[in-house]
Amino acid sequence: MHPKLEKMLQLKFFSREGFIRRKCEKCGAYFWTQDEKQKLCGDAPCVDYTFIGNPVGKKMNLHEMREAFLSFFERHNHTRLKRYPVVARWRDDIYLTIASIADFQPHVTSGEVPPPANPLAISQPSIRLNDLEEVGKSGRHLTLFEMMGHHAFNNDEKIYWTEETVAYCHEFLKELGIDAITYKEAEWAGGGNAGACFEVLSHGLEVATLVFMNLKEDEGGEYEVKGLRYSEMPLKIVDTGYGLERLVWLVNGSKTVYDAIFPYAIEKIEEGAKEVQMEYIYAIADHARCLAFMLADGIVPSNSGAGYLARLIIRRALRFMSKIGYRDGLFSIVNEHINYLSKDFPELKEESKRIEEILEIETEKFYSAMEKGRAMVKRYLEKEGKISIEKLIEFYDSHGIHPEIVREIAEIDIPEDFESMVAERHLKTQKKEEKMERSKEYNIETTPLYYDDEYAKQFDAKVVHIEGNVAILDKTLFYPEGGGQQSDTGYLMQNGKKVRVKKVEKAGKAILHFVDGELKKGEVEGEIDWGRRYAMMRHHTATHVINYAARSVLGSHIWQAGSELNEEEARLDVTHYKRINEEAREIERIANEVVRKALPVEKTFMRRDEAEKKFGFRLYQGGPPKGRIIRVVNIPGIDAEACGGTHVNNTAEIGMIKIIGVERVQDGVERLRFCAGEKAIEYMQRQEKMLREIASVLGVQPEKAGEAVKKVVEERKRLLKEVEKLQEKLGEKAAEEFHGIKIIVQDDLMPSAIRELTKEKTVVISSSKKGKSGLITIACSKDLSIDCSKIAKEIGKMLGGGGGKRTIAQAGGKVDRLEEAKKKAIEMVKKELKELETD
RNA sequence: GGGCCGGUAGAUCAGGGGAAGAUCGCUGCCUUCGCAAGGCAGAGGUCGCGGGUUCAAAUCCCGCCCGGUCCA
Repeated sequence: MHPKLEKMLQLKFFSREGFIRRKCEKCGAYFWTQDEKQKLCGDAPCVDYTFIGNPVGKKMNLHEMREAFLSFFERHNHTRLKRYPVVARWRDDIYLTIASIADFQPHVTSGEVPPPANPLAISQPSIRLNDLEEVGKSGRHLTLFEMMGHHAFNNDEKIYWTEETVAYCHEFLKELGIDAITYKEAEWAGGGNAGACFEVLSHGLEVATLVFMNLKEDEGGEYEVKGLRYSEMPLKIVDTGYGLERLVWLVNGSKTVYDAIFPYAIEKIEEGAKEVQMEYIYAIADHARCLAFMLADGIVPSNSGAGYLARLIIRRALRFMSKIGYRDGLFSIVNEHINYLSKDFPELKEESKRIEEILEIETEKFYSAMEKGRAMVKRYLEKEGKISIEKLIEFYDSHGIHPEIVREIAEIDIPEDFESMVAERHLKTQKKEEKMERSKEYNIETTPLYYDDEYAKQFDAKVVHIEGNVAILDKTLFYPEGGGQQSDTGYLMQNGKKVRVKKVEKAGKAILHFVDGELKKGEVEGEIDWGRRYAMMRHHTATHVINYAARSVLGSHIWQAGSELNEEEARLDVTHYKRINEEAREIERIANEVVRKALPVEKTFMRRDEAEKKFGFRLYQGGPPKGRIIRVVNIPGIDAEACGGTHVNNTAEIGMIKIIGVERVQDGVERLRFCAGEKAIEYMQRQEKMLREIASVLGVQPEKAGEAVKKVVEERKRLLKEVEKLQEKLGEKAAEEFHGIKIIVQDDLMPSAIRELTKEKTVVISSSKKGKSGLITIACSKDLSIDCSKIAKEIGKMLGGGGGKRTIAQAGGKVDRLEEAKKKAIEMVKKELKELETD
């Protein structure tokens, strides 16, 4: 450890309280203890748990412990904060909230944005899937745990630092009656920050980590922590994490953490299980609790993205459930958690109906995948006889068939390092990429004018930089591509010369105009294509309205998963767990209601924390923007989003919204395509025209078109059958008796007719022309020992090529010798038949 | 966001350049007092869509669409 960091940990508090500093005889770590006889650091693996069977301190459950923590810090001037969602909507680097400090990264910890309160205390449900395989097995790993933290952000104002932090911690633990507390010195790093820390241990269990975060990542920094370089930052952050479940475990002294925190769920699973295997029961109980939060916070299971993590947990739980033969559905267990936790997290209960539906759908998907998988393995086994390791990996990787499922069917050995073998398969393919074009950085700042007045069409500016066909101005009205909105087009005028602007892009703080023609540095006038811009403004505001409408029809789990809009149409991808069909009409109806209400569209620049306070994380539909100040587009009472796009001033300007299609982008993500205003009218007119054209071809009223098409298709089918039958009859008539065998020479026979005709003692020769190429088919019934393929090959030489099977063969090629070839084929057939007879 | 696998009858799938198949289900008949089962007969397919290669493509190549799955 860097000496400066180490020095930070030598506290007056320790000398005052009679602690002594020791070096662990096993691992060499320094630690502080009040026990003169203590020789080991008190952490695993140096010492064992000593509290199992010997509970420490006051017995409490989850609720009591959480309350004890939060009220203790409230008493000590901290503000109590509500939990944040387990889906980290405000971050683009992680899907899930992994710690209490994650709530305040990156903008609070960087100093850009003030914390919501200072100091503060929170109990943050956090999800970590790193040690997924250990859950249930180890007795201590959980997918979801609550990290209780008291945080202080010392900037200009000093709140508190090392001394107070440890004193608070010690006093709190003492109040719980927890003894034998050891403070182990260590380093901590994560999320671009680092610092020194204490691991707080009692009876072999780490119950908290007290981090003093005063470093930020910096390539040239003087500190090195866990392989990366850091330098000091002005902000000093107290980042503490107390494991709620760990503390409850410690004061209960049960065999595992699971027994301490959700005995009700374990009991329920045990009751419903055919075979009691605690490892699986624990894992199911854990996964179910994790799912309650994930699904309540709006994760929609999917085959990619954050949703995959939910599916992963669901499928593990289902697999374990079938292992122990649990008779009820997964929701029965999730619901136990919801009921137990709703006292502290009432929001879980509000979502329980949807959670149940999602789990039902996911369960069905899982079982159908399993059934398909089993059948596939069985078929493969029957054919190949054995299953190689590669095949085992392929089964899992491509079809989701877990090796344990394969083992139910075939005798196989599952290699120890199966998971890493799967990972390796992915590594091989990943190496190819890594060719990213880096856009050029310019040291120029263009002032955007398009936010000042979104209705401005013309402007004066100066060209400050020219590079090939790219012009950079000092200011511009041209909106650069971004936020799913395409760039403006238009003209730049200089000295009476008009130059077309084809595309506009942002590069750092500069805005690049891609032009057709030459410009010089200096004064320039600009004009944007207003029709295009206005259509996009309507489409952009319509996108927000559609988002609201979808949310009100489908539920609060609806989040934007992407959007794109241009002059002609817009599309919005939203998270939803099943296909959108009929609901699209209702979404369209509600969206148009918002249009008709003629609501104002407010666009304001706000401080990030204030915007979050006012509108919540719903703001971040298109992902979190960067910076301290964000632009909020708010349609009061409808929808508020952080958005940099151009919008109309009133929803009435949208005119109307027409949904023109619903597609599935991936599992769990639905795409709504729509257009607005003039474009919607144009769309409907095109549709109408198409329908009229169809109707006129059919010779019916447009209302009857559907019915008429149905009739036509059915009629076509019937006629085709009729032709086939007629061809058979025709063939029979054209048959020529030759030595007791029927020879049928008839052109343009359908393959099915040929088949019908060659039932017994028959040879069929049929030619057909298709453009420049022709084809002769020679077929005979099975009871003749003619070799049609030989004949086809022979006459094929005249045409182009030929071949086939003994009873059916074809030869084809140029049309001009078709007739000649046909005659030859007939001759050859007759010759063969003669030979047959003489044999 | 990336990799892998797939799309053939109502369902599950085989075939993998030269007549579109199996099993289950469906319809009718036989057998039965009736049902189940069995026997016989039959209906059901733009082989996902669009290009290309070829004398010939469900099959080979390319693009798209749809689905599954694993990983970040």
